[in-house]
Amino acid sequence: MSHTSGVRQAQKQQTRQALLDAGLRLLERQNLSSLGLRELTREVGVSPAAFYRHFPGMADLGVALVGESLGSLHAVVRAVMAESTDSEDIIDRTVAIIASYAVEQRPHLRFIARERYGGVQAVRAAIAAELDRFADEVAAGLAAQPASAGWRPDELLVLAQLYVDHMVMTAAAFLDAPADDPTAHEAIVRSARMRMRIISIGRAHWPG
Amino acid sequence: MSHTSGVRQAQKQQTRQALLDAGLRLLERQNLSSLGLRELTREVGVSPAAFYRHFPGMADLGVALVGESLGSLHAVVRAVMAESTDSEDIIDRTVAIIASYAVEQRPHLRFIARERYGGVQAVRAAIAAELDRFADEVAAGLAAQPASAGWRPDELLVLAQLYVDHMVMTAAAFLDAPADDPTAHEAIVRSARMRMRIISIGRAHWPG
DNA sequence: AAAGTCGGCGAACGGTTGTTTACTGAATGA
DNA sequence: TCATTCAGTAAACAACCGTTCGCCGACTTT
Repeated sequence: MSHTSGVRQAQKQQTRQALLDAGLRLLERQNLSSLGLRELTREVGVSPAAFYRHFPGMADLGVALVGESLGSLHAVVRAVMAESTDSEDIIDRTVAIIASYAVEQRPHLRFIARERYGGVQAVRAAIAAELDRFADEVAAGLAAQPASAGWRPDELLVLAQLYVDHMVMTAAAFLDAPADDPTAHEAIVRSARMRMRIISIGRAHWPG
Repeated sequence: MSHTSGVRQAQKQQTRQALLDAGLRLLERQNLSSLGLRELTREVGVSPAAFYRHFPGMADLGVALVGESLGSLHAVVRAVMAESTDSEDIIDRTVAIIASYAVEQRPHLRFIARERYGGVQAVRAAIAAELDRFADEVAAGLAAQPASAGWRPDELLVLAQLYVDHMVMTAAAFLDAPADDPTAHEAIVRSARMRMRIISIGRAHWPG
């Protein structure tokens, strides 16, 4: 039986994390497919060969970054969906969360936006799978609301996907704006709220 | 005074186009920032140095591809907006056009999706500018409709951006699906129509 | 204390990259 | 017809790439 947290494991985990951190830093300005292995190890301060002790290849580093970026969001999504007050409130809260995420986790979100349709198949697949899980969770949350009476499950899923896509789009909009421009920031918040409201109204009056 | 269409010019234009075509072909499987200059000229069958007779650098090739991909769409958008029959009809027609574009212009759309948040600043800016123009055109079209009575211009623009973003998302969904799978194709068409309908209903009942 | 594990290193490998240079030869304009 | 323009070429440049190899030395197990 092996210890899972010896000095050995901890040190290995540490340089693995250093590789991920440095990767995220470098990926703010370039694509995963153009990120060089030597470039990355140089940034961390280890030899090129050391990389292979942690990842078989760059694509795997990318997949690990997807998990790091999106994994922690599932709990947040579920929490927001659970506290179902009126829809106006839920819109404000959702937009606020996306906004704060776009500020605090900027590099992570940038990475996701950039690689969602990027050149690395495995990473694209990982992101798509993660977003599908989000859609499922949102659909489950919607199903629990009274407003969903009369909706078929597949219709609810389409609506959930619409919400998820809209969240991603909003996050991407924050990334386009300069990080320290409160005016642009506020403008995005306002238009995001209006868009969500339009969708909510459409939902309430469905099917016309 | 120089002729604009001598044999000279025509031949130059021809290899320029060959570079663009080969670029688009290679970019189906990779990012612009990882596309090598030599790789490209090898594909075309010219010497590496020849590239510089047509483009200062790869970024400029990318910007030219943006124009080629999105330029021809403006006329289409305007045409659809102009023939404003009932909204159900306009939804069907819009989705159909996106679907046909996704089939016929697959590489172009893939390029746009991939580079919209890609690693090359100039290309990102070119795509953003083009999409903003689309939003302006859609907003102008919406303003001409009776249903837009009582909408402020900035509200109309938000709505137009929502439509444009939705078109882009739908196009991207087609790219995710295999090119020759009619079932998946039809599923995307159906959900795209439903999403557009939700937005239209929300618009009709705005502001609640 | 001895034996084993294993993360990190330095060196070397063949191959590719972007860019510049001086050039050739066909289309061009006087 | 003759001089000029200029798209495309071949060659050379230094720099960089991903990957493999054997080795070392600190941690871990026995």
